[in-house]
Amino acid sequence: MNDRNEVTGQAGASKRKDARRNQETLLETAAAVFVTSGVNAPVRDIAAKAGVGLGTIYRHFPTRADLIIAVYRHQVDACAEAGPTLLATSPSPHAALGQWINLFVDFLVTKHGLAAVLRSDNSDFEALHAYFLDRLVPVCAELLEAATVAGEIRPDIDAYELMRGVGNLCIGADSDPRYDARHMVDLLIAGLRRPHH
Amino acid sequence: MNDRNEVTGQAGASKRKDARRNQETLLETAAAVFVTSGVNAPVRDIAAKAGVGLGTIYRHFPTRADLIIAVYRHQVDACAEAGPTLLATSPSPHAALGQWINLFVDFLVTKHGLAAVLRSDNSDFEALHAYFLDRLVPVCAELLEAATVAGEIRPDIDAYELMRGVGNLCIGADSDPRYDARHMVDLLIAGLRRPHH
DNA sequence: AACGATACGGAACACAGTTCCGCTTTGCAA
DNA sequence: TTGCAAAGCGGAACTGTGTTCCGTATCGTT
Repeated sequence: MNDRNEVTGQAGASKRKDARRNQETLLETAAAVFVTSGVNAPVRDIAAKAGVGLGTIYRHFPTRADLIIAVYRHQVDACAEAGPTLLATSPSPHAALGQWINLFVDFLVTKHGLAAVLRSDNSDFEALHAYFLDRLVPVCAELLEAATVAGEIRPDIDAYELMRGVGNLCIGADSDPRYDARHMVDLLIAGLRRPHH
Repeated sequence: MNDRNEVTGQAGASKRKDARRNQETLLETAAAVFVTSGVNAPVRDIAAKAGVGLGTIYRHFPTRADLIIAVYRHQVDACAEAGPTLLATSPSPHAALGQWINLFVDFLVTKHGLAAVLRSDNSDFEALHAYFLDRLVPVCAELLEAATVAGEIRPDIDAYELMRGVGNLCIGADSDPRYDARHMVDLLIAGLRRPHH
């Protein structure tokens, strides 16, 4: 019903047929290139592989960040939606939180360079930041709240900060065999626990 | 007695007078520019502010990373040397570890963009990585070992991984008022504690 | 003073993102 | 079917940044 076509992507039903097809091709090609060459693959490479000109790619996705958002939108949404589900099906809020964070970490770690670009201070990626955070922070906050109410974790944890921290820990997790982001994230989550006794 | 002049910097006593003076000027200027414009300031800016040509800067510091190393070398060394001291003067190894990590975090957080560049997957910065890690990982390992022996922390913590994790958590700590790296690092360090029962 | 080694400056190159605009294709309407 | 304005396309060109190269200037030694 909604066929918007803003920066955040998504093919609508309102544009010319060839334009729609190009957008789809671009999305698929970009996804493929991101897998093999990482999220920082040159725009030219993607354009070339997709068989379109640079102008085309920039018309559909005004900036690299928009392309990245479009490519990963579904997965981010899926992660966000998994939050409430996990909360409902897990034995405890803390367990749900842990599993959800694992989901997020798995996502980030498998996308070469995504975590790094998420943290890039380059203002071009502001839209990327915003999308991830808008979508995931509320979910994280919900899980955190539940765990806090259940008395399982310290009460002073900020969802935004935690997402940032977890995202940061995932930077460079690929491309460095000696660094296991999951391990560090586990430690961080362990640190969330209320000092008990 | 040692007047080496490798990539890692340091004015020796063997070069021409003007060369030595330029190197010193460059170091001072770079330090100043890094403070105001961050570690990613364009090389040209530094050259201009120092009143030298690009060739000069590149002769003295073959790559940006070398310049950064040279500028922060003293501080990194100081941090490394503080490790044993803290271990000797702190009430417990775990306390020493915490203080030492704080030192490191304070250092990183006050250098705009340093943490990010430390983690940049750009191979140009390999030398930077290497220097930081070579210098700090052994110290961290020593503190970790002491804390482990004292039974204060989990036994399976790798110094390299921990340094990486802490460094990562510091990325973007400046330029984002909502994110407090120190807070996240504290959580991580708390997560190190041996789960007691 | 002369001269070779050393160092200097900055033009030029490589490479990335992004903009711009003349040309092509599409789809509607006559 | 044909004509044509709007929509879309391609890629040359521009910007900004790291880095290289080399003709020229400076140093310090003889």
